[in-house]
Formats: sequence, C-alpha cells, structure tokens
Amino acid sequence: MGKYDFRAVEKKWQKHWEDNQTFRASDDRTKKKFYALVEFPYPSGHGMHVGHIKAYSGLEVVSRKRRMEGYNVLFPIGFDAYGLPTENTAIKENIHPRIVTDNNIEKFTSQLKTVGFSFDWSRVIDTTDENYYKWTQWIFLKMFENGLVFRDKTSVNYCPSCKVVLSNEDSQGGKCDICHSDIVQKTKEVWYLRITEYADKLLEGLETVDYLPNVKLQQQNWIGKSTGAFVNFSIKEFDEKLRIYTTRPDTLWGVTFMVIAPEHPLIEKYRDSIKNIDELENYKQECGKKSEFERTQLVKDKTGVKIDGLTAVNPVTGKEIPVYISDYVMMGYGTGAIMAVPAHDERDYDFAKKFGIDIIEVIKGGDISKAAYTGEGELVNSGELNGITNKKDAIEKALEILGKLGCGEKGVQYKMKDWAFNRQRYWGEPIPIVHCPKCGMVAVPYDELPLRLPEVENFEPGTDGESPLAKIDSFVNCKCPKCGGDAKRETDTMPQWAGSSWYFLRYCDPHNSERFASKEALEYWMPVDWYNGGMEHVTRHMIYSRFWHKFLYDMGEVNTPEPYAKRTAQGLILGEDGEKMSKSRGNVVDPNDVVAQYGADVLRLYVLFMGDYEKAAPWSESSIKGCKRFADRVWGLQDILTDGDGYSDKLVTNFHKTIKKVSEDIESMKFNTAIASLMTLLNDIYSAGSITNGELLAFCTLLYPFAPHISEEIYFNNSGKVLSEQSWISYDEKLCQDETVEIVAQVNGKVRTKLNIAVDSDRETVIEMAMADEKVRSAVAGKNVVKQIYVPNKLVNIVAK
RNA sequence: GCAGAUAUGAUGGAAUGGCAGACAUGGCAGACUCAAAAUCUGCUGAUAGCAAUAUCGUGUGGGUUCAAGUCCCACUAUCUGCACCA
Repeated sequence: MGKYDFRAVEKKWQKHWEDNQTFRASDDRTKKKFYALVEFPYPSGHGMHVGHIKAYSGLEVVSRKRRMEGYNVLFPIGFDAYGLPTENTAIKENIHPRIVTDNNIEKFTSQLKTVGFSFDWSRVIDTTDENYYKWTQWIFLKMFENGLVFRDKTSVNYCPSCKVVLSNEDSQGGKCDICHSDIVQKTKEVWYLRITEYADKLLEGLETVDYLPNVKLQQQNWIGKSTGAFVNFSIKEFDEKLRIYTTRPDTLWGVTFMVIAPEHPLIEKYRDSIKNIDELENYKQECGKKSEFERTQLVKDKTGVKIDGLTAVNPVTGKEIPVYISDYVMMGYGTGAIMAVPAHDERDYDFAKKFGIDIIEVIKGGDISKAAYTGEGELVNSGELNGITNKKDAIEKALEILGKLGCGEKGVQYKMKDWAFNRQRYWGEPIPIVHCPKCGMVAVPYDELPLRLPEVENFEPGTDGESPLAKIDSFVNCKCPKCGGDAKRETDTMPQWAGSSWYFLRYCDPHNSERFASKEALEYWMPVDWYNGGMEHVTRHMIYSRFWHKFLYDMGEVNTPEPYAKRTAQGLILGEDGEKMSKSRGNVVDPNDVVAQYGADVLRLYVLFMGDYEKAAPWSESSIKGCKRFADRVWGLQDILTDGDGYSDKLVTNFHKTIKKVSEDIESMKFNTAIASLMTLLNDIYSAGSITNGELLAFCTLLYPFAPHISEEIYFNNSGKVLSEQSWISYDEKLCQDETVEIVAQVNGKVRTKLNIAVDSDRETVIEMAMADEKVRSAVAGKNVVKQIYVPNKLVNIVAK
C-alpha cells in the first residue's frame, strides 16, 4: 500500500456523498428521527474560523453515528446573514450588501464542504432570502396582533459608533456587542417585544429540558426573578403616592429615607413646588455623562441630592421621611424608587453614612455602628413584628399589615427587560408596519408579505439615528391598509437576532411557500433533539428563540412548548499563546491552511482530540502532527492485513472494549477519550503484528464519525461496500473482560505487589494469594491483621497494626 | 460585590472513592540515511541507588475513609457570567 493521498481520497468521497445525497434527511415519517442542530454561522468576509469547525464537529460525529444506528437524521446548516459587518463592508467597498452576502455564503459553503460535514445541503437557509424573511415578518405581525409588540419612548442603549439602538442583551457590560464602544443612554422612541410577558414561562420551561447546568443557571440569572412587595408611601405635601418595590417588607420600620432615580417622573410633575429643582437637574445631567465604567468603579462612593419640597410618610409608622435622588437607583428596575433601610442594606448604609441620615436597627444580630447587617435575626423596633425571628414569617406578617392598611401588596420583578427590537440600519428585515395619521400603527396585510427591502443608493445611517430607508420616498410613502389614506412606512429594520429566532423550524420544511413549515413536518421533527453551540448565545439567541417558539406554541402553530430538548456547548479554541484568537493578536488559525496541509480528517480529529470538548483549549501546531501520524498509521494497517472475517483471539477483547468505549464516549461528548481509545487499539494492533479483514472493517466503522474520508476509502478497498451505508457495530459485554486480571495488593493502603488472577475469583482465594506473597508478608510481619478488604477484580487491602 | 467553573509532568490532557499521569506533543538515546526530513525502536514525574527497590508527588492547610486528584471544611489563584436589581 502506498502513501495515503488524502487530497484525492477526500475529494473522491465528498463527491460521492454529494452525488448520492447521502446525508439528505428522508421524508419517510415512519422512521425514528433525530434532529441535531448547530448554530448557523454569520457569513463574514473573513471566512470560517477553526472555532466553527469545533462547534460543528461534535454533532457531526453524533449525526454520523445516528444514521448508522438507523435514525432518520436531520442535520441542517444555513446562514444568519443579516447584520452590521456586511453592511459596513458594503459601505466601505461600495458593493451592495446582497452581493457581499452571496459571496460570503459561497465562501462558507465551499469551506464547509471541504471539511466533509454531513449536512443536508438540500435544506440550506439564508435569513436574507425573501422566502425566508417573509415568515420572520409574518411571526412579527402575529406578535403585533397579540399585543406583544409596542412602541415606547424611553431611555435606551445607544451605540454612537454603530449609530443604532441596542437591546439590553446586545449591550452587556455597557459595551456594544458589535464594535465594543461604550454605550450611552439616549431617550428615543423604539419598538419593543414584550418578552417579559414570557419571563415565567421561560423560567419554568427550564425545568423540563436537558440543558447544561451552567446554561440553565445563566438563563435563570438573566431572567432574574425576585419576589417582594410594592409599597405606597404617601407624599405629605400633595395627594400623591410614591410607589416602591422591596424584597424586604419586613424592614419597613427601619426606613429612614427614600431614594428615587434621577429620571423619576415625580420630579417633573412637581417641579414648580420643588425648591432646589436646578440642583436636581444639574445632578441628573451629571449622571447622564457618566460612562458605565465610571458608574461601576464608583459603586462605593454614593452621590445624590435631597429633594427640597417632597416628604414621604411611612405607612406603618406615620413617620415623615426625606426623599433623595441618586443614580444608585435605576429607573429601569422596579418602580424606580426605593425605601432605604440603612441598617440592613449595604448601599443604603453607605448613602446614610455619607449624608448623615439616621440608621435604625430592626433586625438583631449585627453591629450597625460598623456595617449594615443583612443576615437573619429577631425583629426589634418594629411594632407588631417585634419578636419574630424567622425572615419568612416576618415578611408574611408585614404583607398582612400592608394589606390591611391598603397601601401595599405582594409583587414580582424581573431583571430581564423587554426586547428593544429595531435597528436604524439597512441590512435587516423591514418592520412591516405602516404609520397612518388617522388609524395609528397598522400592520401590513399578510398577503403583501414579504415587505421587501427597497434598493438604495446610500446605506449610511443618518446622524440623528435615522434609518437609511427613511431617505427612500417610494418606500416610505404608502397608503394605509385600513383607511386607504396617505401613510408612511416604518423605516427601521429588525435586529440581527430576528432571523435566528425561528430558523430551526424552517429547516423542518424549508421550501414551503404556504406556511413557515407544515404542521406535519413540525410534528415529526420537533423538538430539536440535541442543540450545540456557544456559551455566548445563552442569554441572547437562546432566550429570544425560546420566547418566539413559546409564543408560536401558544398560538397553536407549533406542537412543543420548548424548541430544544437538549443543549450543550463547546469550549473556545484559543490561539497558540493561550489567548483568545483575534486578528489584532495575529494568532488566528485558518482551517483552510490546516486542510491543505494535513487534510480534513486530521483537522476534524484534532479539534476533538485537543481536550475536553466543553472546555477551552489552545491550538498547538505540533500536537496536530500526532493526529496526522495516527491517520497515516491507520492507512498502514492495510500492509499487515490477513484474511478472516471475525476477530482474532489476540484482539477480540481489545475490539469489544473499544467499541464500548467509543460508543459511550460519543454520547457523552467525550470525543478526546474516544479518539485516544482508537489510538490505543491501533497501537495494540501493531503490537499484535497483524489485523484480519473483519477487524480492519470494524476499525474503520469506529473511526468513521471522526474521520469519514479515510474510513470510507479503506472500507471500500477491502470490502467493496460503502461504509456510510453500513450499520454501527455492537459489542458483547462478556467479551470486554480479559480472562485474567491484574489486581493490586495493598498493605495499609500502600501498593506492595500485583497479582494475576482469574476474573471474578472469590474473596478467600485472592486474599490467601495476597497473604502468601513475600512482599505482603514482610510488610505485615510483626503486626496484627485487623481487616481485609477485597474489591473484585480491582484490589486487596490488608489492614495491619 | 454576587453566582458558577477550574487548578494534575516540560505541554494539551486521562483517571464509576481503588495501580495518578491513559492518549498525544515535546525531549533524550538508538536504527535507517552520505546527510536531513519522514519512519521505526526504547526511555522520559521528582529524589536516592549500579540495580532490584524505597521515599515523596494532583494549588495551600485541615478533615472523613482500610483507601482521596476524586468526598467535606477553610484558604489562594485563574477563568466565565451578572453587577448599585432595592
């Protein structure tokens, strides 16, 4: 057998798979199905990254195994192609984003095919295709009809560099998700999706799915449900209530001041009666200037201004208390106002110390002269609550009192905010809404979908945060679908996350022109059995798409309450320097180069062998050689081939053990140890000196999910059959055991010798053998044997004193 | 600050409470070669010893156990997420 020509072999089998539609999901809905989903890529101009290869290789292996196990496998791929980088390229190079997108998709497609992924290429999706975004708009209109879409003028996250409004999810850490500039707060009228309406369902649904624990936890934290109470404090000077939210109504007797957010509407409402209104407005301006960074750095250093002219009254004590404004209270959470209990809240404590406000202890257990006490304890100075020691009881009693007084009730709050759902950019789905001076906001009729993007000359957004579409009169000016009068179209587009919020549904029936997917197809394929992707999408795409899916479920459009039955995540591939791969660091590895030099099989093997699939691991140019050697040595097995269909006596146990190990490890995504066990088997075969034809075919089958090209070639050369059409192989538990086993003989937990015994020997025989051993005897000599422990087929431990 | 994860040779990493370091890289020595590369063989945690072997060894300090990398407690470091969320 000559040298392994990976270039020819890989090309040959990729062509075979394509010509034979080997990986096309069948329409035969009587077969058991398996739907494996990977996050479809954003087709950027830089081409694919080795991170993509790792992200797809996991379920690629599982899918190839599932097909051999007789499943009808749906393993689709597509392109999430709307987005700013494409638009920016279009502006910079003066090419239409449609062309940029098409070029990039072509590039990605050829790269994906070069690696030999077993995607069903007949179901490719492009979110910018009008046959696709028609349905994105359709779902949006369904939400609009059902009151989940609204417009609001509020303070929003705005990226001055990208010139767009961003959602909370897109501006985590106060940075723009696209360009990493600092976000500023801006008051603007924007579109929202009422995702908070689904907060409880999104939370409860997590209990029914098999997600990685960390994925669940991050979603729970992001939703951030808290239970507490709303309390109305009256304002002494006016017939007015100041409504606050608290998780600790039991500390109501310890309130010594109130704090409201600088943007709180109460200030505007009573501005004429507030004596220091100028001071308050100056403070508000100062706060607006602070960057997110400054705000977090100055956490301890509380600032604020007392409102001169508004005094609150404690509903349970009747005491008058001062009201402050401070930027440590956010307008976006709760009611934008708090009751401050400095004795038992660190932030309130800092504020009270700085402003010289009273600190009243209502829970015993700490030293409030030194710090706030946030633990539990007996209630004091709290009227009817005095003497209660349990926090839960105290809260209940407090709620009861508030109820009787009619000035408060139980309440729930979420950290998650409604989804800011529009961008002032060109390359996105147009929002299908018409603004009519008579009828207000009117939906574009369903039969007019898709509402196509108009052709424009200039993709630059306006400086005032206006979409490029606003400049196209022929697009903007239209008739109201309701009254027929002159009206104007909405010119904002949807955010990038829109298209990916339902793409897994389209894969089920991608060419349907009547519906986003037929009910029969959805019933058969959904839910996604296994979804793998990156941790960075857990609090964005994963939450968004679960929300859309739950909405469609409530509408009766889909048949499962959750879209994804199982979710796993791969770890990053780091650069050789251990840092995250980035162009600026110059440590990026191009998968094309690796394929050209070593072949697709070696690349696939290496990204899975380099470490735990779920953990980050640095790339190593020298380590990849190990996988290259492995592939060449597998090819070399054909030089030591002997006739015979079955397993040889020498290797039968090794094979059965390896079949078991590889089969199990694939299911638990322990690809690194699965490959290691194949390497061990290969070493054992070379030690044995020969391999039977049957063994060679078995080896190829085990290797196939990881390195399909070389496996197909060797299998075909030695059987005349196509491996991808064969079945997965099974093992016999009995044959995984050697006839004799080496067990360890310990004295007081220290290894003294090793014994070869027959498998499943009985306790007495083994202990007798151990005690007869010279080394054990000398270690035990002069001591009393207190205890003898025997773990079958593992060890003997003699405890002697 | 809160939550979670991680810590093992020179390196990436293995190890249902039961032989720590599988597998691979790198290194050293040898074979082949005029030579190099490739390939093949052997060795490769530390210390002592010619050796058999002994002792030590999984971030630090304690604990549970016949037995701990693994379980419990405290600490340190790193990474990730959230962050003045009332």
